[in-house]
Amino acid sequence: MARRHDPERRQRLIDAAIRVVGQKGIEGLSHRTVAAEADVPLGSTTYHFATLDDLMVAALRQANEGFAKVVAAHPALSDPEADLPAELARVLGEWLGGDRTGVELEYELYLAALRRPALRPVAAEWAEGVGVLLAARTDPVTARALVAVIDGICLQVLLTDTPYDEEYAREVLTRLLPVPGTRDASGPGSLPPATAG
Amino acid sequence: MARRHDPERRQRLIDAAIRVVGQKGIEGLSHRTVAAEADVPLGSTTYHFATLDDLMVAALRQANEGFAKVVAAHPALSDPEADLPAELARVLGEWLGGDRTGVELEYELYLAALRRPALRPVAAEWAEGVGVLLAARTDPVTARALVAVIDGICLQVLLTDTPYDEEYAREVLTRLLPVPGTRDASGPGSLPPATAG
DNA sequence: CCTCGTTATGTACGCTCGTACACATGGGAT
DNA sequence: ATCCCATGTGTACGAGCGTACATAACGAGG
Repeated sequence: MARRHDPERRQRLIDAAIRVVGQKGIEGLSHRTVAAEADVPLGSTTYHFATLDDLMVAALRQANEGFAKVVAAHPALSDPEADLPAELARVLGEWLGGDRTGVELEYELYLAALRRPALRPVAAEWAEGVGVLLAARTDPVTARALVAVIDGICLQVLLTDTPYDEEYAREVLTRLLPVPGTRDASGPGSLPPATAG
Repeated sequence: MARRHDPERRQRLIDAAIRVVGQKGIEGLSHRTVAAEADVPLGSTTYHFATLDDLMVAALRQANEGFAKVVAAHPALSDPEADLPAELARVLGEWLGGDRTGVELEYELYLAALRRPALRPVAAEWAEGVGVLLAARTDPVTARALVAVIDGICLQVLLTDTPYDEEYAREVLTRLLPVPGTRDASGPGSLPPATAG
């Protein structure tokens, strides 16, 4: 009854969708659950997002900004003087250490692209976005490699209940840098006692 | 009518489940679709696998053997003399280059562990299995890193429609090896022209 | 041969889902 | 002030789902 003329309805639906995925997983995402979460009638969700894919694309696009924000909060990542692997490892630690819901959500939507072609471009945008950011500090090949290993590390943490090990991440990221840039390196020569599974 | 006393029913249901996931994705997996694919009545699937999780665990466990078989087919991976990164890159190429259905299926079930705790241990088994195999050639930390980057590379290929680049994979894997083992290295010093996004 | 428990089968119940569609409403253009 | 259409609302339909359960067939052990 009341809520006629709600100009932010669409945005609130996206927010609701993100909350739903965060709480029930992507399988729990439906027009109805989103409608309930946003406290709007069912018909409203189908009006603003004709198909579920539309809604997921919008949600994934917005969720992607989560990591971007964490990155943006660390200007050191763009500082050519800073220790890139150490900074990246720290950022990952923050991201994985905080409310894990956000990370799971982002990866869940990200991974959903495996079966949903509609999400594929958005997933690519994410990888490319992080890649571009990192390429500014290294080179395209290294950047892609860093993105790959970041994904891999996050998956290991999320999928196998292994706690995140920042020192391990730093070591692995360091190894990926092209050799000329031995950085200020305290010497990657020998392994840290680190944490092996 | 006919098929009373079918001693391999259970196994055929697992096979059918794998085919279903391969064709329709994990969301298409249901007691009914599996029953149809295996050409058995609905009640039969619920008899052998009370819950869908049971069925998925069995399917994931069997699917995991896919990569293991590819690995086993490359004894060079266990040969201390062989060039590990090159061999790994080649194996990945074979795996990703063949019938992609198998890879997608394996990753789909693997990634499903993100939201299904029941699958978590099986996913961990896989990572650990590959890890142990690689640890025999390097060390635990490096092995975990290799698994991470392998996952990351596969995800990049599967999620962003980027073709697999074996040379790139070889380079990245090489960098991950601990420095003392500069291997026979033709010199990781400079980047290949490679493929950058 | 007969009994009995494991295995197999068919059907039904209650639920959620995507989608369609008819109707209400209110703000901006005229 | 009026009209019109983008926006909002409620309800219904058909389909698929997990699950439960009563019943049938079979093979092993008596």
